[in-house]
Amino acid sequence: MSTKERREREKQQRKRTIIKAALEVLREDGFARISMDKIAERAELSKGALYLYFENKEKLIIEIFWMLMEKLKKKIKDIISSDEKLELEEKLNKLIGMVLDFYSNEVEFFVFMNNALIGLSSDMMQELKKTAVNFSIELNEIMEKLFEEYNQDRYKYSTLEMNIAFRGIIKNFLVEKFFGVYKQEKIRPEMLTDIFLRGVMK
Amino acid sequence: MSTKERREREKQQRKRTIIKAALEVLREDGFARISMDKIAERAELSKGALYLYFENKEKLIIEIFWMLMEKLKKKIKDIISSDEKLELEEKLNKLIGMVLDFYSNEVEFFVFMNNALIGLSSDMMQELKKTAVNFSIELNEIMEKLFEEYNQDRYKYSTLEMNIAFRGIIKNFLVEKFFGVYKQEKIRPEMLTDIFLRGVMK
Amino acid sequence: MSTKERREREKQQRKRTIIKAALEVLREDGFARISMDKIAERAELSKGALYLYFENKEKLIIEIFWMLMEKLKKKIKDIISSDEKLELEEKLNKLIGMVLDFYSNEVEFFVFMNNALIGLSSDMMQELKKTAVNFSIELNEIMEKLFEEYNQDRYKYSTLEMNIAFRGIIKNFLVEKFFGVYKQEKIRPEMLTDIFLRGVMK
Amino acid sequence: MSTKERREREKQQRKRTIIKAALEVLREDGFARISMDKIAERAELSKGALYLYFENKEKLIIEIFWMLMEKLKKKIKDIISSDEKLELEEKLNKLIGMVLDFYSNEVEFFVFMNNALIGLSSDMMQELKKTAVNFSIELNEIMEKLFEEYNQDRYKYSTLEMNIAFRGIIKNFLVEKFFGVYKQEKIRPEMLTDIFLRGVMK
DNA sequence: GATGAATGAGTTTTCATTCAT
DNA sequence: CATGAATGAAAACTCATTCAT
Repeated sequence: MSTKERREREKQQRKRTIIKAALEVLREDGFARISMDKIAERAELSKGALYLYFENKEKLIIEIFWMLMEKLKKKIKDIISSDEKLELEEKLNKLIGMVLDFYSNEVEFFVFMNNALIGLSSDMMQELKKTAVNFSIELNEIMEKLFEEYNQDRYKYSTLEMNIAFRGIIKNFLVEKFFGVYKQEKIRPEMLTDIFLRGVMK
Repeated sequence: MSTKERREREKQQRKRTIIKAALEVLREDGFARISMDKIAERAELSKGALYLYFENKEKLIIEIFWMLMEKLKKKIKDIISSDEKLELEEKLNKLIGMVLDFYSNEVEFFVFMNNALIGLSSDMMQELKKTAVNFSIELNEIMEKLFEEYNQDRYKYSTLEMNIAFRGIIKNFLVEKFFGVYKQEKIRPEMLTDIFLRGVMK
Repeated sequence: MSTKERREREKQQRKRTIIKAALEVLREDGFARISMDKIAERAELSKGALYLYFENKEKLIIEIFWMLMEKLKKKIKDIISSDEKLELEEKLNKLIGMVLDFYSNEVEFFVFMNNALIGLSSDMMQELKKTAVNFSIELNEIMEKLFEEYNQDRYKYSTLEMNIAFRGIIKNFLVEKFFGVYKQEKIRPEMLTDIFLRGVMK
Repeated sequence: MSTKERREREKQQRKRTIIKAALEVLREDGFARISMDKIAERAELSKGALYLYFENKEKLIIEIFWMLMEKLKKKIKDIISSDEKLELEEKLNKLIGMVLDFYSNEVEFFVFMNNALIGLSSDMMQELKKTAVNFSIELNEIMEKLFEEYNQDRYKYSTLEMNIAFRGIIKNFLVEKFFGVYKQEKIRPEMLTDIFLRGVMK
C-alpha cells in the first residue's frame, strides 16, 4: 500500500506544481490571459497532462481561487484566535496589516479574488462564483465571532453590515493603491481601523 | 466649416449609438460575452463600421467606461452643487442614494465598472488604469470641494483618504447586495453616511 | 434589394460549395474522418468561414445527409409517379436499379446514410439520428402509396413490413457487394424484385 | 512445455477479460465513446497492460467483432445441426428467433456489428472488412449446407443470394425495431421466414 | 463612408500510444 | 510482466481584425 500512498502524495505534489504554475501565469498575465497552454508550458508539462489532474479549466481555476482563499483564511484565523490578549483595535490593525501584506505586489491576485465574485458571467464560471460566495459567507462568520467577542453591546449595526463596511474600506484602499491615486503612500492599518471602528460604534 | 462640424456631430452620434448597443449587449450577455459581432448587430451597423469609429475593441471598452463615468460624475456634481441648503449628512445621504439607484437598475454597469480591469489584456489595462486614475482624481477633487465646504477643521483624515473610505463602503455594500450575502435587505444610505461620517470625524 | 438578393444567392452558393467539399471528404476519408479542418481545406476556405455558413459540425453533417436524402427521394418519387404505365414489378425493378446506381462506387455515402440511423451514440449526433428517422418515415409513406396503387388486396403483410423487407433485401445486397462476398457479381434488380414480391404476396 | 501452455491459457483468459470489459463499456457508453482508458479501468488493468494483449485499439475492436461473430455462429450451428427432425421452415423460425434474441438484449452488439465499419479509420476498415468477409463466407457455407439438406431442387436462386436476402430481411427488421418505425411491434419470426421462403422458392 | 465575408491565431478538450519505473 | 504518468497530435469552435467591393 505504501506504493499507492506514495503515488497519491506525488499526485498531490503535481497538482501543487500545476497550481503554482497557474499562479505564476495569473500573476504575470492576469486572469483574462490564463490559458491551459501557458499553464502547461510554465509547469513544464504537456497540455494533456493538466487534464490528468484537473477535470477542466474551470476546476483548475477554482482550485487556485480556493488555495488563495484558504491561505488568507488561515492567516485571518491565526490572528483572530491567537492567544495574545489584544484589544479589538489592535487585532483589526494586525488583520488589516496582514491583508495588505498578503496582496502586496500581487495586483493580479487581488483582482482575481475580488472579481471572481462579481464578473465572469460566462457560463463556465458559475461554479467559481459559487465558490466565491461561499468564501464570503465563511469570512463573514469568522468576523462575526470576532466582533461578538468584544463590546458586543456597543455596536450600532449588525455584524454583517460591519463586516461589509470593514472589507469595503480595506478593499478600496487596495484598489486605489494598485490602480489609482493612492500609489505613493503606504496604507496605515491604524487609520482604516479607526475609521471603521469609530464609524460603527455607538 | 459647417459641413465639417456637422460631420463631427454625426460621428459623435454614431459613437453614442455604438456605445449604447454595447451596453445593451453587456446587460444581456454579460461582460465576458461582449463581442464586436454582437455589438455591430445590435447597433444595426456592419462590423467593419465599428472600426471606423473605434480603433479597436479596447478603445471601445474604454469609451464606454468613460461615458459611464461621465454620467455618474454629472449626477454627483448635480447633487453637490445644488442650491438647496443641506447639511453634509443630508448631502451624503442623497449622494449615496443616487449611486445606489444608478447601479441598482443596471447591475451590469456595476459589473462593467469593476470588471473592466480583468477582462482585458495587460496592454489594455495600462490605458484603462489611466482612465480610472483620471476619473478617481476628478472624483476626489469634487468630493474635496464638498468636504471643504463643511466643517473642514473637524476631519481626522485627508479628503483623499476620506474619499477612498467613502467609496469603499458604498461599493462593497453594492457587491454584497448584487452578488453576495446582503441580498434581501435594502441598503440604507443613512447607515452608510453614519458609518462614514463618524469614522472620519475627530 | 437586388444587392441583398444577390448576397443571399451567393451565400447559398457558398453553402453548396462547402457541402460539396464535405461530400468529397466523406467520399475519400469516410464518415469517421470528416473534420472541419479537412472540409475547410477542401473548400479552399478558412476553418472560421465554415462557421459563417453552418452553426456547427453537426448541422453541416445533417445538411449533407439531408441533401443526399433529398436527391434519393426525388429519384424515387420520379420513378414512382412517372406517367409510364408499368406493372408494379417493373416499377420495383426500376427503383432497385436506380438505388444500386445511386450508390455505385460510393461506398462511403452508403455507409454514412445507412449508419446515421443506427450508430453515432455520441450526444452530438442525436439530431442526425432524428433526421434519419424522419427520412425513414417519409420513405415509408412514399412506398406505402406505391403499394396501395397496385393489388392492394393481395399482400399478406402490412405496407410497413413490406417496406422493411424490401429495403432490407436491397441494403444487404449492397453491403455484400461493397464489403462482402458478392463482389464480382452484378446485382440483378429483377431477382430482388422477384424475391420480394413473391415473398409478400398471398 | 506445460509452463508455456499455462502462460498461453492465462493470456487467453486475460484477453477475454479485456474484451468483456470493452463490451461493458460499449453497452454503457455507446460505440463512439469506447476508449482504452475506460476499457482498462473496467478490466481493472492498467492502460499499458491492454497493449500487452492487443497490438492496438483496432486489433482489439476486431477481436471483439470476431468473438461476437463466433458466438453467433455457434448458436446458428447448434440450431442447424441439432438432431431434432424439423422442417426447413421450422428451422428458419428457430434461427430467426435466436438472432432476434441474440441482439434484443444487447442492442449495443447490434450497433457494434453494424458500426464497426464506420467508426474506424480507413486502414482499419481493410482489416475489419476481411474479418467481416470471412465471417460472411463461413455463414454462407453453414446456410448452404442447411439449404442443401432441404428441397435443394426447388430454389430459384443460389444459396449465396438466398443467404444475403435472408440476412437482409432480418437485419432491417432489427434496425427498424431498435431505431426506426417498427418500435411497438414484436417481430414474428414466422413472417420473416414466410417472406423469405416464398420469395426464393420456385 | 459602409459592408460583411474571410481570416487565422488562439482556446479548450480528448485519447491512442509510449516508456521509465 | 505490469503500471499509469505523460505525451502530442488531433479535434471543434471563437472572435478581433482586415480588406475587396
